[in-house]
Amino acid sequence: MSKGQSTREAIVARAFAIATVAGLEGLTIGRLAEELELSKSGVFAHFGSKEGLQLAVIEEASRQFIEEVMVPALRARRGEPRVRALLDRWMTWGARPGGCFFIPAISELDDRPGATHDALVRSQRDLLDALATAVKIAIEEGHFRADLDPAQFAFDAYSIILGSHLFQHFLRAPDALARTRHSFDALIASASRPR
Amino acid sequence: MSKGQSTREAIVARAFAIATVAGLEGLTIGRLAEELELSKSGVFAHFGSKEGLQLAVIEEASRQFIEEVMVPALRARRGEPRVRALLDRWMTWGARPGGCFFIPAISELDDRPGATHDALVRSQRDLLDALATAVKIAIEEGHFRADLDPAQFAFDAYSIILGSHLFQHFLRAPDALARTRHSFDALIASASRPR
DNA sequence: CTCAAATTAGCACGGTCGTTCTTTCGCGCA
DNA sequence: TGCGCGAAAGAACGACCGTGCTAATTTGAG
Repeated sequence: MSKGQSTREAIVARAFAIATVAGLEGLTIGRLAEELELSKSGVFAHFGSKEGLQLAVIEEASRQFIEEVMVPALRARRGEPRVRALLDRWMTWGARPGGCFFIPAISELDDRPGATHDALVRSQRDLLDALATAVKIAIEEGHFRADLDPAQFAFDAYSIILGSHLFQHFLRAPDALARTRHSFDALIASASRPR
Repeated sequence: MSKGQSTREAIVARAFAIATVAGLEGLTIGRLAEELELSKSGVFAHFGSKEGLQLAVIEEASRQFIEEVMVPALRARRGEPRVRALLDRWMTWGARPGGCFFIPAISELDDRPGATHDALVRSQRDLLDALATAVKIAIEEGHFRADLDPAQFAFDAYSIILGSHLFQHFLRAPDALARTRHSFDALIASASRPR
């Protein structure tokens, strides 16, 4: 790997760490350069623009999310166990220090169109689709009710994750994770075939 | 009312409108002055600091929320109807153009301590308490299960609101409101006494 | 070892931010 | 009518932002 590639990776890694706690707007090139002991222009040259940097960070975040949440979940058995693994890993992801990278980023870019916004939307749509697919498989396997709407399930699960993030990081509620688990259990129970 | 009071009110009203679409950080004194055709220092003098302005905006947002959501809901009959009215009005509040003021503000200030953060936390705790109280009344009235946890209900309801906001404003999903209503109905159904 | 190419530093620019200080304005009261 | 005082304007500040441009340095291939 060339020198440029390796420093670029170091920059992106640090940028992701900063953006996780300070948001995408709080991530500035000057601060990034200072923490890495590089010059501003040295950092800047790797991305060509602030937007380029942001896109690289989003890409990195998606990569890490797939690695830490999606891939392990796919190793679980098809059907309900995989859905449960997905929700579990997702919850763990959001419980890391600084919380979930995506949730504050989404709020920041809510109504600001652009490539950054689009990249973020795409990543979250993909996530929702993956979840809905896992639910669909659980229906096929007979674990979940046949009349269950996978998209509605994904909406509900995402909502709970958002609530979990709010209670943990904003309200600092000590029972946040317990409430999250409770809601997930209720969601899966209501989706399961009546016995 | 003195001249200073009335212009201050005008400033706060405009500031709230800006912050609703641009966030608390996107609300700058310069922009505010320009839109109101005032000088920066003229605006500034009313609040003494940026933080003072932000606090005034949060106060205004809380005032409007109480007026448009809480007060009307309190006019509904005690018990389940009041809970339902609260959720309904809350959903409507978030469906206004620009969406809910609080949700992006919360993300911005997630991990940035200060008076602004505290004021926002207080407002949302109050909201959750009010909702939990309404649920408790519904239990007393016999509408909801006796073993229902009001705080858990509040957590779930807030989660759905967050999901609703995400689907509406970020993903621009046309079925966002329908999904929200569906989730609210399911939540109330699961809270209701089995017949 | 050489030399071109890739990479990083240094510096400056225009712009916006929050904030301070001084000056001017205009309304209500004497 | 004139005065006093709150309200607003105006100019300036230091800091930081993203972004060009050029020069120095480092890297890796021949």
